[in-house]
Amino acid sequence: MGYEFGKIEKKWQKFWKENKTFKAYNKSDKPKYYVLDMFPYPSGSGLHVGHPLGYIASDIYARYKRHQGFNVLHPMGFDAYGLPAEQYAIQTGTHPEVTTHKNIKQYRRQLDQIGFSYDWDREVRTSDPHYYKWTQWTFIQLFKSWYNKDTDKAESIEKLVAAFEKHGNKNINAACGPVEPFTAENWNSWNEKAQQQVLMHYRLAYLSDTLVNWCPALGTVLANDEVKEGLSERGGHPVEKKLMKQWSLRITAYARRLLEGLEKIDWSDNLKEMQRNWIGRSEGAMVRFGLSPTLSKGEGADTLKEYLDNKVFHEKPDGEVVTTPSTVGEGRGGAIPVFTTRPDTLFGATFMVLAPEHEMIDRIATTEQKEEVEKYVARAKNRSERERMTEVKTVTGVFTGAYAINPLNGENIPIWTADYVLSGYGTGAIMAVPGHDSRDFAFARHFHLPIIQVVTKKGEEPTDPSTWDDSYDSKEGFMINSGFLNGMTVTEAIRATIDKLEETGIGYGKINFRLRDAIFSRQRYWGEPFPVYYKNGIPYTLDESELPLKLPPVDKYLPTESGEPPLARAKNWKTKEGYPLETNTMPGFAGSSGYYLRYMDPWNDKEYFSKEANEYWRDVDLYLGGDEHAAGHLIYSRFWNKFLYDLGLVCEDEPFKKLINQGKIQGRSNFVYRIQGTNRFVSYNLRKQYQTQALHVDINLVDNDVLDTEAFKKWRPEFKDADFILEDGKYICGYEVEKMSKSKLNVQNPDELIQKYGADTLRLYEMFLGPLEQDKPWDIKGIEGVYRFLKKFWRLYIDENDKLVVTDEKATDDELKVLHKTIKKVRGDIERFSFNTGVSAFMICTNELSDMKCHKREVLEPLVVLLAPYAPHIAEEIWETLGNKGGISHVTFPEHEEKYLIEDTFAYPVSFNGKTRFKLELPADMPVNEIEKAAIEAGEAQKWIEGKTVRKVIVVPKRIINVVVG
RNA sequence: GCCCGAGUGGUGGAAUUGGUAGACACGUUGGACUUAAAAUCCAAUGACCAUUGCGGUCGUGCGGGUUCAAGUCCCGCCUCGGGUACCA
Repeated sequence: MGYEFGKIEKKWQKFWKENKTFKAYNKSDKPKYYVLDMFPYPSGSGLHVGHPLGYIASDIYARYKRHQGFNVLHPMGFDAYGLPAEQYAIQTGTHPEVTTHKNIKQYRRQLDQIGFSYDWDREVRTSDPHYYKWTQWTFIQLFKSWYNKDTDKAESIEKLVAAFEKHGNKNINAACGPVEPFTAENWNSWNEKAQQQVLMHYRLAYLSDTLVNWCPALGTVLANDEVKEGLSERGGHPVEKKLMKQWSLRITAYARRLLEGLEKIDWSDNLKEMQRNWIGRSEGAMVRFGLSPTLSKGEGADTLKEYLDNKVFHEKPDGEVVTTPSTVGEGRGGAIPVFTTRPDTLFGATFMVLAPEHEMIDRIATTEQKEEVEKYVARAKNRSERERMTEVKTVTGVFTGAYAINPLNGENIPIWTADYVLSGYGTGAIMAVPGHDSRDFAFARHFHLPIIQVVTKKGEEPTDPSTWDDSYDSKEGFMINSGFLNGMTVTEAIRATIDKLEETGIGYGKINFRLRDAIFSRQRYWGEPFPVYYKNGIPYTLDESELPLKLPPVDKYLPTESGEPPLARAKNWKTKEGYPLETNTMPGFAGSSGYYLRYMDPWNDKEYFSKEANEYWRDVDLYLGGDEHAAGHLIYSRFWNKFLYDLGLVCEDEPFKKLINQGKIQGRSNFVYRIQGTNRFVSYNLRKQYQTQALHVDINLVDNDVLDTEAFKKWRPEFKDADFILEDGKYICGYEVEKMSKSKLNVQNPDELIQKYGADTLRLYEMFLGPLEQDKPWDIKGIEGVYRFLKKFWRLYIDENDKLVVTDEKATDDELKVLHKTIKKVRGDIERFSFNTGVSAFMICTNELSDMKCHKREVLEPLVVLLAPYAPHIAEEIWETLGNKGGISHVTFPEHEEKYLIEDTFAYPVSFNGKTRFKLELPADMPVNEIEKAAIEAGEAQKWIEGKTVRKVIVVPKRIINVVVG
């Protein structure tokens, strides 16, 4: 009989379910531990072997923590909203909910057979009204909140209104959009609509005009991904940038806290670095460049003053409101604000560049330049940011005809527009310092604009910029050609310039963030409806008692003919008072931003989660998921959590204490080589002799790169009569490592492997494949090895007649040493998430105990507990066979005892000039000077010392001896 | 382009703090057991040179450097993977 994994695994999965072995209790005397997996999107193709990689690792850890006496919360759920189900609905008319349900069922079945220790009673699904009620609820709270920079937290909008009624916005220091200063009298005199418009600039969830990729032919907005060279990926239709009213979340208000929060969480350095870059803090200055009155004759120039009065930045990050008269810069048209990280180089600013999207371009462009500018803008606008950033080699741009005044030296500098300046960063306008910025340098060279050197390194003479190949590195050095800054260091000059700017009202020091507010509207069907209705065109949120606002049925999942989102097709999509409801839906990250909180108290229909539940579980102790979420989900959830923290709903301001990113499992594709124009296939190593075409072949028809030719013929009708040119009687396939995907026929479904080897083997093998955090190709070849290991492990306990062979005989020191060495190693490996080396430690241990023919309970009983987190089914079965009752899951994890591991000797590798030559066994506690002596006097040493002088002997106790000769 | 990561035998990988490179496993080859197969067990297996034995040289993507000692640290490259804000 032997090891019957099929029977064992079913038996114990049933046992766990019936006994609620993995139930997490919201009240417990045990310490809590929260292990979370990033929940999956249930795709139609089911689970492939890449998905469970992280789940297995976290399951091992969760089980390990249970063995240590923790009350472990280890939940699972589904990120159920997503585009694939919607696409499928568009194509087939099947409601995405139907598809999603079906897929979840499939996922659940597949997850269950791997033996995860989830508490399924806590499952959440983002598309379930019981769940998304709280997503909508959070949105309402965001809508009703603003960010007070003085208290540094979100506060209720009612308090803000009360302040406006008393004092206007004079004393309000908020993270907000562009608002003019106003008084209490102003505020009280405005009607509802005007007041709401002002409030919108303060709300944390707000409506504003946002540029989107609009595809008129598809009637929809596209992701940057879906746009290739200005055309839609699907269908190749033209795509244009269009302003659209969209909901956004004011995540930028939290930029500083999101950045500083990284200091106190245990995430990998690279991931934190990615988030830091994403948030993108930079220190610098906001500088206002006046328009030259004599040289700027754009048609719209006269209307600029009014425009700028509203747009010019009034706030300073440290809270002080700077009232800058918009006449600064002397131009009749006011000024263009520019953010620069290098205000010290202002004297080197020889031109200005505006992003093609910049709102002022068509106003300042002169009549002569207008046509050219418009042409350029039209073209540049429709290129994606990605393209614009990538193609740095081709310099393009157009002169607008207008001039700005360099505020420090009064020089007129030309204003250009070029697509290397992006509208989304800073103010969408830059002062170009070609002497010290390589992109500006390339631009100036190309268009023959002046280049001035304003920084020179210590001890270097300034040189003629016309002789340069690139801009001059100016991170440090001294200022030259810079008026009052001359002779200062870069650091001094930055400070002095900012002081000057603030003194004269030309500008001010500013900390800028690259982070943008999160656009929260999607023109899709399959997402959470916004709890928002419109009255006289003004958005209001529904009363909380009306939640959840359920997703309505529609006749088609497409936008309407007039380009409105699919929800506009819903009948009676209005409130009971008759006001129209919002037709956009929320994006994918809405539901995933707070799901970890709902797991704490998923049955609560009065609250998101109870205070008690939150105070018990607090935060996620270990979070596992892919690093592709580094800049998306992991920022949004941190923001979501901080907001709820400000409201006093959650007690920890960082949600994920420790985070591990598992690598991706790549596919390993196999290829057959068809001789062109025939139905003959030539084996891999002979293919060069023919003109061949490589075709993907289903990896299920291939074993160890050898093709099953008969199965191949039956695979597809077109190959029925295929014939083969073999090598050594076999057809060898080629292979390549690629993404695991259906189209490449390299998807490995775990079901078949579980059928053949069992879940415990699959679990061990996925861990054995390599380090958790690293990407690695899937290769079926090694699975036999771990399967053999489990069978061998089984035989330590049970013989071929299914009889227990474990004895109560006293274990020897050597046997105990093997056990305790393994305990130490396995524990250490789990603690540092090195599961691959953990598996190999079990293999080594099993090999050694087999060689010793050890069948002693004293060794084997602790050993099976040690294995339980990795291979829980076999461990349960053996544990029971050993005579134990009640399951293994909560049995105390063994601890090693140092006394069994002490060695009296150490075999020193002796090297000469760094090359290892022989080994020398010496007492472990031998003093260093004696070791040196022993090494030089050793018989084997003479050969290497002969004719040379021993210059030095380096001894690292219990490591190495190195003799330096020469 | 920018940001992050990775490159070690035929293959997946090990080497935890600068200290014996290749643990463990796959594959391959040879052998034992068997009528045979499966299963199991034993041995060899980085490359090259030498081979009667002792052995020797090279070797962790490439080029430099630091050090008694570098897969590991530093500088400069190359290749591949991920992210780049509406895929999840």
